Amino acid sequence: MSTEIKSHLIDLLTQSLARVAPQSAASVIALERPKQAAHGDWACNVAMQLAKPLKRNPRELAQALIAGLPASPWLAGAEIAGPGFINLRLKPEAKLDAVRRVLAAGAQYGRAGGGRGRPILVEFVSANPTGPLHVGHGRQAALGDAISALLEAQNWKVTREFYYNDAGVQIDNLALSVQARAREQRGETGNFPESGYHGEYIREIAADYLAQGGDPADLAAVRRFAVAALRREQDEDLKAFGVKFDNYYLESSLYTEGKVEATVSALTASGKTYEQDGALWLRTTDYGDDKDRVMRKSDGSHTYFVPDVAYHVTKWQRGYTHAVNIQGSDHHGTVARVRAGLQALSTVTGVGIPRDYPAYVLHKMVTVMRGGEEVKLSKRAGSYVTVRDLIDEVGRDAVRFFLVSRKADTEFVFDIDLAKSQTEDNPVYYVQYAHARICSVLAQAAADATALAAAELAPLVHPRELALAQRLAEFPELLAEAAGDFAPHMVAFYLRELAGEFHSYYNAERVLVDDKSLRLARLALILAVRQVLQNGLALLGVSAPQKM
RNA sequence: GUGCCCGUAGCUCAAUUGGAUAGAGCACCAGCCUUCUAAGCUGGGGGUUGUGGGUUCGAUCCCCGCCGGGCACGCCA
Repeated sequence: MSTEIKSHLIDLLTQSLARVAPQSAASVIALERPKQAAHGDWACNVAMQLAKPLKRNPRELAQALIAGLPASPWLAGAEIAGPGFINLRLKPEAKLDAVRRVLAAGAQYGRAGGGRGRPILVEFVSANPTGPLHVGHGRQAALGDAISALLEAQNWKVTREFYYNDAGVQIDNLALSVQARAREQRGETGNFPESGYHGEYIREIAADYLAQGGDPADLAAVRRFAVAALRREQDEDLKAFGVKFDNYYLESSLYTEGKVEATVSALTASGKTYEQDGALWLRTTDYGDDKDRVMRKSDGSHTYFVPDVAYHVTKWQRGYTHAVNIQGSDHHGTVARVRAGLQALSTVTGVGIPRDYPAYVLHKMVTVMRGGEEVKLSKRAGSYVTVRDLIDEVGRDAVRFFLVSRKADTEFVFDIDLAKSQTEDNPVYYVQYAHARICSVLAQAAADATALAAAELAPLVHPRELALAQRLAEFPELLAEAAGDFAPHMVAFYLRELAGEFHSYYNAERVLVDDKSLRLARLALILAVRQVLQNGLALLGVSAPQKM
């Protein structure tokens, strides 16, 4: 394994360090991959870090460490460089070993066991059932699904959950909006609410409601109908996007099951609450919030913050000692509140919820551009662009790939023209094209996969071939890091680079050469590249087409 | 005004968590298809990392102050 090679190298350095500087033998030695090929395959900065405590010159120390390295079948050489880096160079066999490992592991290649099968709850989208999903939800769906897949690849037992806000005033608003449209369609006065929902879809729902014999005066029935209709619509949006949830948690159930009241009682018992101006407040400032928060309004109803806390208590109680929430950064204010609420409860129940529970990934807004102009409207939703609009126009693969291709905390400019382009450059097609090209070559070679897995790799001597093998070796490390940082964009960038190196190689060298052993070795290499492209694209929810 | 986030090539973005000469793609210029898919490849120019200090062997990264942008500051969600 590359991790075995890496730990092997660390072991060599550790042994050397024990001889050279016994007093620092316990130091942790880290290896990193240098940016420049001239700096070898692995680099170590331990000499610079220990120079000060040992009061030795870093270059001199590095030289001593190199001299003290035991012999190794993998290591081709070690050099001192720059201010005191130790650059390690691997033998070709050590690099090519990655190809064999990829072919042996197949779809499992890159997976690791860091999660140890522990449960983790990933909450995302969590849209109100008041309209079709917008592009912000799309970013969240793409991020959440990819993060979930990354965690699964590290052996976490992931539950994808959608928190359904079906209890608040926004639902009342929805019901009133639909009711007004229904009345209008009957030629009556609608009394459309001040802060109602104006989208065309409201009229459609009203018409459907009337068509199946609904009575506009029955607000509860209108409400049920509208919520069901929008829930169905959002499900279809998600289905079109290829995102599946394991569980939908209904906010309304927190009320019907008494969990909201229970949370209020528990918080009151915590001694962290007080009455003021006829309302019940929680001293969230004791836990880092910038002001205290109202739990129960003077009219007796609760603020949304209480069911939010109650909901997160259920996450913990359901056994999810790890949880990630993916949310728009416009909701960042809730982070401190929810955590404060959980901490206050923790003091009562003694359950010991960690201070940083749950973890958050906050993403910024998405701006959609077409022809250099910002697109703000959709036909059905009116005031915003829907995920469906985007999928219909540029395709699911492009939308998913694009939306995870940037760090979550940067504002996102979604260029429709770029996403649609099939003749210019488009990162999605670039990666998929590499996959399709390999499929084509393999089909012509009619090669047997098991034979290739056993192929002799020694004929692979070109720098491009060794570089490709090295790139494949990095994949497991990359996935572990991307999962740890909840950062699927790293996978997108990796795939872009891997595809780029493959395309270069493809143009420079012919795979189907007459020399049989070379041909087999090259087929094995590109088969391994194809496998990693597939594995990576699968994590992002993007297809890997055989033909393009 | 207060809090959080962001600021990197003309544009869109990376940068191995403090490492070596800050990298890709687009756009621009010049080349490559009678050989495995040209949705591809090769080469070229392009930077005071918003700015001023500080911390140290070393800062795009950490600390402080400014400038600019976004979001949030409700007994709304």
